[in-house]
Amino acid sequence: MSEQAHSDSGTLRVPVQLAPMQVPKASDVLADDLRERILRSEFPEGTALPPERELVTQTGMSRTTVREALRILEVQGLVRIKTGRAGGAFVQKPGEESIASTVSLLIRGRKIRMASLLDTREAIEPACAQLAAVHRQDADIEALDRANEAIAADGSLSDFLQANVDWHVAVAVASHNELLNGFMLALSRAIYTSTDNQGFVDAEVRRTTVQAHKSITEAIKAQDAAAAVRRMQRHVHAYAEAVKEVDVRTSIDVDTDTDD
Amino acid sequence: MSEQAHSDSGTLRVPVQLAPMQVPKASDVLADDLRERILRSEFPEGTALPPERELVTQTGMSRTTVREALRILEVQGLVRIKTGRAGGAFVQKPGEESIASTVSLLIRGRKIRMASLLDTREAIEPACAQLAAVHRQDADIEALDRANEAIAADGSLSDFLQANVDWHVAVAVASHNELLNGFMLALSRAIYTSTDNQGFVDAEVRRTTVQAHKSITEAIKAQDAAAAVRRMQRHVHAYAEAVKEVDVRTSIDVDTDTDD
DNA sequence: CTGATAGTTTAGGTATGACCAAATACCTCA
DNA sequence: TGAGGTATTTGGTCATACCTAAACTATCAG
Repeated sequence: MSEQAHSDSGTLRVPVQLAPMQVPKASDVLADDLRERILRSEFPEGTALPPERELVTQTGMSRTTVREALRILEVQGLVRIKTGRAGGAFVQKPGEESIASTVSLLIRGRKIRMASLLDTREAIEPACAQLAAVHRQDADIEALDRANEAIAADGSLSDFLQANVDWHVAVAVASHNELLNGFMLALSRAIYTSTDNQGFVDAEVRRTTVQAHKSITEAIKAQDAAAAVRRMQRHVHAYAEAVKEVDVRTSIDVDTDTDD
Repeated sequence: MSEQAHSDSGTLRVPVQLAPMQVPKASDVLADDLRERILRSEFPEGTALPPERELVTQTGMSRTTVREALRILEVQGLVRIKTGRAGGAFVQKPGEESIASTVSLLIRGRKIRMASLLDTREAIEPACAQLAAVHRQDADIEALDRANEAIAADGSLSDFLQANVDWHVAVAVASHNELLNGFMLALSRAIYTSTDNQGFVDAEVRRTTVQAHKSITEAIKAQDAAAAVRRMQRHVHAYAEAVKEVDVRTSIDVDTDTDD
């Protein structure tokens, strides 16, 4: 009672205590709702959400708001928006793509060094090889062999690098672990785009790479998990060492230039 | 010449060949441009982009379009938008958060099984421990010790699980590898939210966990990378086995119920 | 009957303009 | 000088109109 206040007009004022509250944005509310429903598989993949104008009448929100909500879901990879008649927002499951692009942003935004990328790959890829040896299907083996042939072919440097990425991604796919798959896709791309400047890929390196890939593929084919892990470890470690070596050489070159 | 057509009015028609061209959306164009500039560090972190109405005059686009572009960047974690005077779109580097949320979407959207999550953790976390042993700072050790104390405290189940997550995340942080850190943050959360239903965490499990964490922390503290890897491998593998065991028990229980 | 062509319809994309709400800056007055 | 009210800036929402893309449809020539 001692805390109660009275107005002059005699109205009884009860001291209401309110926590600071956050008013969510309307578009976020709608986006959250739709996201939740999509993730609950309330709409099967491929079905179209109601058209924007329909959502407007259903929700009582403005078209601007509805559109922002849909844009959010689109960026998050939960819907794909098509224009034109029979267009609309089509539900889709987020794929490895979305992880890969997010990781790319992180790598570029944080200026993550090549050494860290290689560390991460050394951490993840042997595990991919192990799981691949356990879970590999016939189709996976074919993909690996195909990538190996492309690598062995005497193509341009960028052809080689692309085929190299394909093989590594194929290993991740063969693991049949979608998370590792997404991680490796992101990593491979980042390493790929950071590598094409570094000219340490000579004929010798290519020969060694082909050899290593073949022996790892064999282990996966034979479902020899232990060997797959060991060989992959050696392979990616050797690659990392080679890159570091080039870095050192480049630094020295730069220093020499400066001394001139 | 043989392919040229003539109109009756005498106009010369040259058979122009055009490739199918894609007209990008205006909002994407603006978003791409701003994203590129942000990633190039053209705007230092924390600076505000011009206000929406200013961007409208600068770009000649409508405010709707400008806002959609900003919304895209916001979802991608490249800007943080604040309302009110002195508000606006503030440039920020994408953090582990953005990876974690993307991974969460993938996990939920694809209904990835607990077993896969645990596989992935078995792949990544030993590597985190290894790098942590190499790169750990004093502050990291303190964080680990603090998380350990919270785990040892006799709290509720959810307290225990939360402290458990904190410790694992602390290991990832101690690795000072932002990518692994992001991956582990995402994984830990996913495993955490999938675990709180499973009631296999009894006093015995908690005691074992505390013990394992302590010994791993010791190895990291002593910068004994090999021991850190080995112990972490055993720890997460044991945890995975325990979960699988519970799964089997649960299945049997269900079957038994059905037999009733 | 067929096939190209020109409408028609549906859906998203963009442009304006107005007003609301939040957060800060600023100014006034005790 | 400090507390409190006011003004201003900036994002959030709404309403409306019109443009553009894509698919369906009707139509007309051959």
